[in-house]
Amino acid sequence: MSVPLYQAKAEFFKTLGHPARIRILELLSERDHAVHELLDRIDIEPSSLSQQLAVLRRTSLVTSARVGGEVVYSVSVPEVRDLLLAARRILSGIIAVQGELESELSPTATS
Amino acid sequence: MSVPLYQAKAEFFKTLGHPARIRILELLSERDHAVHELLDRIDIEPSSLSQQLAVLRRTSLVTSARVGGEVVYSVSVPEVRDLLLAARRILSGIIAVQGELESELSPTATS
DNA sequence: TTGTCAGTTGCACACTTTATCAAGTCTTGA
DNA sequence: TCAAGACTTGATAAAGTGTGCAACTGACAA
Repeated sequence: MSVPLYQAKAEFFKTLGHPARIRILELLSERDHAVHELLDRIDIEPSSLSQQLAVLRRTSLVTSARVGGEVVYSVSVPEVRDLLLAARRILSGIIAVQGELESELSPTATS
Repeated sequence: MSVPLYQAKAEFFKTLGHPARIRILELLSERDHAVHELLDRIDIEPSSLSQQLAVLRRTSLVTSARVGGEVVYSVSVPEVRDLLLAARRILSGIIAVQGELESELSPTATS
């Protein structure tokens, strides 16, 4: 492979490193959505949404299809859902630890 | 929580979005490493490595401890390994699909 | 045809990240 | 106490990203 794997991985994670893109993937992993439906659920300008969708398309994480007047997006890699779950688990762990540290410093420490 | 979860997730993925940081986490998920050991395995300036380690420290993904003359780093969240594996799986999937698309376009298409 | 809704694209500006160089801290051994 | 190895920090130029506006395309209904 021309691109080392760790670099491809970094690119991949970079793609996920934007709040709107995370939201999009979360919504799409529930079910397919037309762009205007995503627009209803995410607080973002249409042009900005379009750009973020383009980023996800470039990475082949989602695909789009024109259906009459609207464009419908779907996740093309179902495993993305697992990844988001794994991230949530790790994040909860980290947040929990940070909470402990904070309460150790506070006057109402619990242990 | 003050920060919405999807934003925290994006931050988290952003942290992983750098080749050196991926390499670091891969090496550390094998075993703890001193900085100069990482330096031997990753092609990067010491100061740059230090910066990337600082990023990982800020996110609480790794912890450091001074042991005599050296500073030893460890992953603080073992699940990171699962995450990297999940990413590799998704990535292989995507790369495989892209390979198929390419061979469809090439004169030696296999199907 | 024309207006309108649905999306996308092109840009310019602001902001963030990264790489590199120089300088500084800490620790150990001579 | 000094020198050297092991790291970190600060500063800064260069590169990369994100945002919002305006302009543009495609589909459909009046």
